[in-house]
Amino acid sequence: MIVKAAVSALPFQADKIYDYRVPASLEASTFVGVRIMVPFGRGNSRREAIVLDIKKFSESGDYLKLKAVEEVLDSEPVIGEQQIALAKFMKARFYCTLYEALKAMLPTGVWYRDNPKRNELGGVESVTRIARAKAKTRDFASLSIPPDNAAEFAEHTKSNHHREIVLFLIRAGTCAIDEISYYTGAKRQSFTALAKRGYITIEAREEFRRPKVSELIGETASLGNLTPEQDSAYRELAPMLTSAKPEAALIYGITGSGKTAVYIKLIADALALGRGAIMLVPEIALTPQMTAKFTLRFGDGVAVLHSSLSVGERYDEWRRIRSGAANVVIGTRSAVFAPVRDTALIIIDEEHEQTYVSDSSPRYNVHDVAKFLCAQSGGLLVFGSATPAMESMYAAKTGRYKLVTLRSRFNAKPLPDVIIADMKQELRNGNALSVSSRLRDELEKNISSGEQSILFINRRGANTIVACPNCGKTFSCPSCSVNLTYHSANRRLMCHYCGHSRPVPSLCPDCGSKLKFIGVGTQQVEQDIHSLLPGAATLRMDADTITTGNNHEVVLRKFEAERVPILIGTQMVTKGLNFPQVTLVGVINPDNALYSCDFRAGERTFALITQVIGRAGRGDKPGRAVIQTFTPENQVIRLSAAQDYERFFESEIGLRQLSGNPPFTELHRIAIVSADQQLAELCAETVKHTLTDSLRGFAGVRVLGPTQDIILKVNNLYRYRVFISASSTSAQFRASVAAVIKKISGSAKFKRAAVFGINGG
DNA sequence: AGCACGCCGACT
DNA sequence: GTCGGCGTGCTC
Repeated sequence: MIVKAAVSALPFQADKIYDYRVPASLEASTFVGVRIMVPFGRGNSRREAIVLDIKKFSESGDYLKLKAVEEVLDSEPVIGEQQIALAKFMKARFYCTLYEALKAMLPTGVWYRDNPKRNELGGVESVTRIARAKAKTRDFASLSIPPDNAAEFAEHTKSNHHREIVLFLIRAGTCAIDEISYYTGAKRQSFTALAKRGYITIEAREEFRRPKVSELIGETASLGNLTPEQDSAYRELAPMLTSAKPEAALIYGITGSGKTAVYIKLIADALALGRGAIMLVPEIALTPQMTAKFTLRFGDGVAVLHSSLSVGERYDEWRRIRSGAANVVIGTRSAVFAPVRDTALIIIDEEHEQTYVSDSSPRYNVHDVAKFLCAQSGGLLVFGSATPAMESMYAAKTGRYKLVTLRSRFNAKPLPDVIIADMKQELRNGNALSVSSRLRDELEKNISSGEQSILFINRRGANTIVACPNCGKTFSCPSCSVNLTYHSANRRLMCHYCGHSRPVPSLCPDCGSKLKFIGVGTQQVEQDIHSLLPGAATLRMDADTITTGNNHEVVLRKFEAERVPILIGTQMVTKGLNFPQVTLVGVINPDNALYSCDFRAGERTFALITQVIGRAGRGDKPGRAVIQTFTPENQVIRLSAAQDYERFFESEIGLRQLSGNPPFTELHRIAIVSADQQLAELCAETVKHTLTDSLRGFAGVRVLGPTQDIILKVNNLYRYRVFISASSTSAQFRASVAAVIKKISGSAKFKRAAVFGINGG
């Protein structure tokens, strides 16, 4: 017997499927999808591998030349056939190794930790593997004799405990031992004695640790009937569930239009077909309401997967899904890999969110993975957003996705009135604070009427730096080409890229002047509010105030319960909150998102402002929003203030077409990294030329660059990039790109440089 | 990547 | 002579 296996810890250029011989002693325990230990390389180092395929005989005939599998690690497969196909797809699409792709599909709980046993001299004697998470079991007892006989036994036995246990079991049937003990006071030994004498049987059953699902906060659960509009959306989508071919749809529904109600109805249909569903959300910690709604509707059939679960909880949820006990999964990015038995439906809520693209290896994006999975299982793929990604809306408008629109807000609430505050004018009027006079006035109105307000600060690209106003000194990271940013939690200057930190000097080390803190942070805004509106109570929600003991929910509950007038927060206040008393939102600084050099900047800013505005006026009272900007004439600002996605889309899609950006082209990025800047530059040039040469045969391909990365140096590594823009890509195209990466990163000349491909630019 | 092999210079 | 520097090439 021969296995074809994906071997761990391989660089991209050495990654392929390796063959191993299975010794007769292991044949019976070797299955597709189990993990094995194999010798690898000249030194035969022991590596973990995953069996992808089993062959009876050698194809080439040199069976005995193959190295042998040393050990089988799993008693049953941890990876299914469909996941193996997915891993192959991911390797081709995302330029990752097979093993990386497979590993991303498994919860950490299934992995092992090596536990070396050492002798007196400290040498390693043997290594035992310890599972990261173990299945939790609970002992259950049941009668092993007919109830009549049991009743007779209970009458005659002299032991009170024995009698009570047996009577309990006659009434209750099978029951957990600790529960029977609780009611009868019987000890473990009574059960063992009864089992030994053949009256009862004790059986260990697996128990699953379940993550806690919070109660619904804010808006009460609205699981009732669909509005006519929701119902017609549902009716358009429902037939696609049973269609023979895989289909995709985009629900474009303005904030507050109740997309969740439509999702729930579709999921119920998928379950009625005896199939499963996966529902993906950008960040589950911020949407406890969604999880609560799902649990309320589908009970234990729901599994929840996200990063803040413990290893054990995650492992158990994964096992519940794999066993078929749970067939609705709600979770973040990696939940797309959940081993749902027969997926009829994958929903990607807030599909435009960046969190659906993994930024570390394997660099997959959920849209592509979900498309592949739905194509395989004949499932329906549903994207939902109030501000769809340009790619998604373009696909919908050109007929590749079915477009379903929800135009009215739930309970016919009007969209908030939007006020644009011109910050240039504020400066001219002598107001240099982070809060405009217009926003101040609106806040004051809200405070006096007892209504609540939320202020949003865009932290992305707006970090506080420390500078000397006299000599201009700033503090930069010794290993990266960035300024250090100030963190109030530890009162240190920190590098976001490598983690380097240093204390803030009290005075400028060069000229002795007093240092100035530059940049808008939540604290700055809070201070400005207190000077403009003395005595106004505020609550901050940002990375500094959110800790393990004081999580989002604690802060939000406080905001709601104590009716704190003003909540000041970063990105985390923009998502999914429904507080009826919030009638005013302020967007402090949307501009810095707009003027980054990314071609998606406009799209992101539009989505961000729309999200924030949507938080206002969810209750009975109408809402207002104030957008502060230095460029009130900017098209993106104006269209987002008008909440006019359609016009934004039309103008943005025109730009994309002119500039040759997605969705009109597909973008691939090749990253080149080296500690030696000249080598990195040379390598990047070589990548560019080799790509230009080998992609010559493909039409509509441009190789762009090389350019320095936005942050040139991170952790003392210099970073360059080459872009490929292609009007369409094929398997051969991707294979050619992969071949160039392999060739260059495998060459001796560029041994000290790393080259890797990233799909999607 | 991680390891061994091999071909050079500096040392007992 | 031979120890170990790193450049080279392969991994079932």
